Amino acid sequence: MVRTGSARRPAERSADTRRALVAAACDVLRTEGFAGATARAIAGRAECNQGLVFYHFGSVMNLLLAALDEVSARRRDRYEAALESVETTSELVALAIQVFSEDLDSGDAAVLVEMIAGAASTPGLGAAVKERIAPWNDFAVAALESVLGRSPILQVVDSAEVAHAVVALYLGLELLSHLDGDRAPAMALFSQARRLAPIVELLGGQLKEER
Amino acid sequence: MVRTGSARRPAERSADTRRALVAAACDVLRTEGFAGATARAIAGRAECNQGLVFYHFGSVMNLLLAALDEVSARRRDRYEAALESVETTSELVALAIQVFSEDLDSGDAAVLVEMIAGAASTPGLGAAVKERIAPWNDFAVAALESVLGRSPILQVVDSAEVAHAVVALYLGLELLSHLDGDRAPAMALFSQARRLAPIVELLGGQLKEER
DNA sequence: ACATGCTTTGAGCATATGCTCAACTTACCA
DNA sequence: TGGTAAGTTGAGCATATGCTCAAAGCATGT
Repeated sequence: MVRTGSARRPAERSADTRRALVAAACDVLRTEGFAGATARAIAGRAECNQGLVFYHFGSVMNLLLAALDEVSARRRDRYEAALESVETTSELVALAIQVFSEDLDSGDAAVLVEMIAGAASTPGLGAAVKERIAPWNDFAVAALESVLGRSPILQVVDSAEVAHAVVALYLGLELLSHLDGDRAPAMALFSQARRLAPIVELLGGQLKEER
Repeated sequence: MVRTGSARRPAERSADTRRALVAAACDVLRTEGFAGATARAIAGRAECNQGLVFYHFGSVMNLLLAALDEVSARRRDRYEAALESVETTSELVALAIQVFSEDLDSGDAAVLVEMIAGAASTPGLGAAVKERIAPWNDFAVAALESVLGRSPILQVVDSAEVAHAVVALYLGLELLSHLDGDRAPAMALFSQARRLAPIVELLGGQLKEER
């Protein structure tokens, strides 16, 4: 026999609940924060029993890490798809704005911030979160170097440090937007970044002439 | 009678306990995070009874807000004292580096980050935190405008938005340093900022000539 | 139809937390 | 010296949380 057709097979049910729990974990992390991300709260939002958290993930912490993995994977896909078409600083800024807007809308940035902030209260979680953040930072470095790779601006600043600052700015904007309740300040900043992009390119030429 | 001399009077004992609890709250927020800032944990670090939290502050949340007030006041004092001597962009950058270093060392920045991140899990805490953050942002605006007030760079960017970004960068760096365990990346960024400061001043002139 | 192996359920246990309260200590004053 | 008020203590209550477990539900192979 191949398939019944009407009812879902065990493997599909299992996968569905896992997906629902991970999505609910992201949702609760965004709206209730790390301290509010309990097994019962997550299961309630996924509309399933709280015991399933432990059956499928073993512990609440593992579920939260799975949610972080999901967010990281989604971000990596976005970055990889968009990064190939970037060549100038203006294009890079426009890309960063677009990706960050998507991250804000989807709540992925909030998941990251809450996990980092909450890592302090759970021993061992800090290291786990850290290694899941590393590729993220690597992408920021790659994005910067793909644009600034041959620019004289790299003789003044270090791309790894700038990438670190970009990630920090990203997290800080999310943190503040979470407090303000709306994303207007971040959006206003984006329009400024757009205006500043050609100036940075100009700055590259400026530095070259000075040397 | 004026004073016994050897033993502490009730008012002094009360003030001492309040101070100890507030300091312990900052300490616990920094090392254990918002989720770990419980009445027993804070009282334990202050080496006093947990009931004193509720006798002196009424609730854990009020104690955490008092800790946030303490941190905000300490920051305001640092800023006000240092801001008067600032006139150039380089001096402003040097001042920001100094103040931020102090905030990192004292753990004040961590207190702020944890309170913002934790505000999501407690209804009503968000608004209380927000109004305690506002003066902070105002200071960033004032610092920027005291330097850029007559610079042509303000014709391209808005000082309020730049201040918002500066605060976001500040919070994000603290968040990342909390994860990394050391403050080396932030410090390395500071040296870059120092190198970039004269370039920003140069940029001001550049923009002026272009107009 | 029946047995088998996943998946799901809800009750339940040990522990932790916010907060209360009556009893105790301490400094002050008449 | 005794009384009063402020400050402190530890037990205790109601609730919430992480996690376990025996029982039930369900799709599948024979």
